[in-house]
Amino acid sequence: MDIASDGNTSGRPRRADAIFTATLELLADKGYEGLTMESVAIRAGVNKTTLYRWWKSKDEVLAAALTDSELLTFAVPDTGSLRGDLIETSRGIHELLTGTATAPIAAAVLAAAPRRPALAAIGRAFFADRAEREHPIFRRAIDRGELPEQADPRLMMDMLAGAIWFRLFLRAEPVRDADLAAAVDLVLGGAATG
Amino acid sequence: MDIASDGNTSGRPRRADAIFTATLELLADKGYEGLTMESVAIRAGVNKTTLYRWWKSKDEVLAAALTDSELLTFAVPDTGSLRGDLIETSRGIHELLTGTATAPIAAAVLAAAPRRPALAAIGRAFFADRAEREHPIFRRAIDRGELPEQADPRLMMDMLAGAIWFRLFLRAEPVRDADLAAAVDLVLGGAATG
Amino acid sequence: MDIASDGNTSGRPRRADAIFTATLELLADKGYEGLTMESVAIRAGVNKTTLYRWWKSKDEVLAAALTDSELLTFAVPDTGSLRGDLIETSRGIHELLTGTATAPIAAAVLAAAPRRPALAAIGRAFFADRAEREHPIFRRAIDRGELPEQADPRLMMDMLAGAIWFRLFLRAEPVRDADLAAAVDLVLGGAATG
Amino acid sequence: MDIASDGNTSGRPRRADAIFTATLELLADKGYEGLTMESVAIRAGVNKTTLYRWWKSKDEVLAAALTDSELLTFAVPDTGSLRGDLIETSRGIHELLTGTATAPIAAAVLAAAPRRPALAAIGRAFFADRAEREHPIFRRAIDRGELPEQADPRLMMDMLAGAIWFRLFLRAEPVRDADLAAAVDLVLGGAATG
DNA sequence: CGATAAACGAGACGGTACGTCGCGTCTTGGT
DNA sequence: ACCAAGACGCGACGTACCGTCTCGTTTATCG
Repeated sequence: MDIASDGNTSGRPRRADAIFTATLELLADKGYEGLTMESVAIRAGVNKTTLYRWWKSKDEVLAAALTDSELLTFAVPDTGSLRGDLIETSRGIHELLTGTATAPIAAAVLAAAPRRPALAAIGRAFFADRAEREHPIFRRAIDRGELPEQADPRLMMDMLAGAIWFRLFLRAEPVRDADLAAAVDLVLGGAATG
Repeated sequence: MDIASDGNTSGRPRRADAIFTATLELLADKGYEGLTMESVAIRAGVNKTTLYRWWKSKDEVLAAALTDSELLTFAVPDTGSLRGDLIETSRGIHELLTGTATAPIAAAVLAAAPRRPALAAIGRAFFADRAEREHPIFRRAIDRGELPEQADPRLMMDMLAGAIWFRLFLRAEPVRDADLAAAVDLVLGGAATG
Repeated sequence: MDIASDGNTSGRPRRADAIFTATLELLADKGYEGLTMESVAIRAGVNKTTLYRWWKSKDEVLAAALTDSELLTFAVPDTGSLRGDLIETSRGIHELLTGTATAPIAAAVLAAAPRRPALAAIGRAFFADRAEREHPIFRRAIDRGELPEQADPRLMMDMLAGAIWFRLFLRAEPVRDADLAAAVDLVLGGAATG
Repeated sequence: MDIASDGNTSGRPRRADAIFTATLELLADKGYEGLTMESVAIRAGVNKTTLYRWWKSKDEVLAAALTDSELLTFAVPDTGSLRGDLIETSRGIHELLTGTATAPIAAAVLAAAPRRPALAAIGRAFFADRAEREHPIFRRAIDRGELPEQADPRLMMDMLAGAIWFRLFLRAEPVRDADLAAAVDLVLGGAATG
């Protein structure tokens, strides 16, 4: 006498959880290419047809799985100084890009870039959300007088995140805490003399 | 045992040019996914076997095609000031990421990140080469007193390139000249007050 | 317990007519293979479940639709001579096998042969009924002295119907009135000399 | 130094025999509907792709299998009399339609009628070939004076074959030797009195 | 100038996954 | 009592590329 016995009141397949779990596990195990509708269906104990009934493509399944998961959550630091907050935030980004659970996801989403709308949208949504939540960091910094009113937090974050990604994935070099600090210092103090 | 016996002096298939052209055209037309060994073979008027005889995977074909091509060349500016040089360089990067001919390549290479060694290597080589060639920009800046001796050019470039990529592909927003200038100014002057 | 309370007095679904109409239309349009439970349900504005509640298979639906329809009715001729009656009857069979409305039905039913009991039963019933109704033709012929008492009407009809079917469907040749007459003459007069 | 080592000189797949065997066995076992490309491929130890490489549809596979096989061969009798030859021929037809090996084939081919060109063509070819080979029966009968010159052997055979088919598949009744003889007698002597 | 050996064209093949279709079953709620 | 809605498992469809294989044919230098 409950609302539904189908589990399907909410516009998701009955076994959505199994599907999402299977999806993320396979992504972690086999990478984006090894993530096939076929294998997701098998691992989730669900018929392929069911996947296609709900999502058009593997990207959409993956996007749904990510949206549903907690993997892309993060904490917004408050260390008392802008520099500390930015280093902490950079560390979080670094963790996201390298942690065993999240690295394959990040790689897939970042690689999704222009040809895979569903996944790219996930990336955009994630970063838009981040920006929103990171706002207090900059608000506080301005209040403290560490940043001028007209500072551009988004550009600062783009640079930090972009630099970390660049170093990790394009240069294929490790990124250490000192590197994060150097990056933050560059963003804050600039490279130019004087 | 000198020049070889086959006319194939340089360790490349006879119709290498046709293959490389086909590869790059298909990449431009259909994107990385639409670039298949099958289609390259057909378009190049070559048998699939020939492709596999020379390269292990589509990535290797693509890597060879890129290495062979002029598409990834770029000019190193000398405008008289570090700021001008960096803006000009950023503009070059932006062009590379958005130009009709190069955007699909860039997207493919950048997406190649961790799971596609052959392509990622192309990316690394390209950026290592860039760094090498961009060195004079920073040398001159130090000579002019615009940069301190201990400045970290690589980090500066990582930030600029990373920020542009981030804005274009993750935020899916256009990048204008003013944005490039703002980025350069941030790298040079820093965000912090005073 | 007289008329019932549901309008469903006769053991047929409420929208039986719509179902039967849809069934026969689809059969005519798409042929037997194109006739699917799915499409019948949609066209009849009925849920698939309803179909399965009443019939086990598409054959049974089709059988019911045919039984319900007037398509398989026919007139028994009385031309005054056995030859005339048989020619007329053959013409009716020919019409049944080739008419736009009936040909697909006939093809389906005739093809149903051994593996599709429900449909084959329709065929059997139809021909048993025919035999019954055609009886007077032969009765009259015997009375007129055109046929001996011990003639085998069923064999005669099997031959005529079989020959028409054979010519139409196996030889894929048209059957003209002259052919029908020739067939009747052969059945009546035999091929042998003298 | 032979012509080909591929076995594929003759425009047939390497494992054609296995495929044909599998096809006919499955047809016999499961009937026409149970005969799937998938199952043929598995039973023949061949990939589905290979089937589709050579034939467009299951009908074409089946047609090829039948053409290749000996199942549809038959003997032309010569008993010394037309009646004897026709009875013998009818017996052959009956055997074809009821024998364990051939009945499913016959059912499939006969049911193929209008919607399945490939199979229907097999039927037509078979009967055209039959007609050709049965010709001597009638030639001899004319020579013996049993048949007039202008007799229509094809119509006679259509009637005999059609009647047998009709009785077996539409009336679902057995056909005995006496029935065959009666049919032949009807064709030869006619039903009419005098 | 002809032998030789690498490179190549042709194309069949087994294989994995794709995305789709229709089947027949089931549950729930509404009338 | 019926049935509309619709999720689901299932089996098969026909297709696209993959990467491998065998075989006969260039081709172009080297002896």
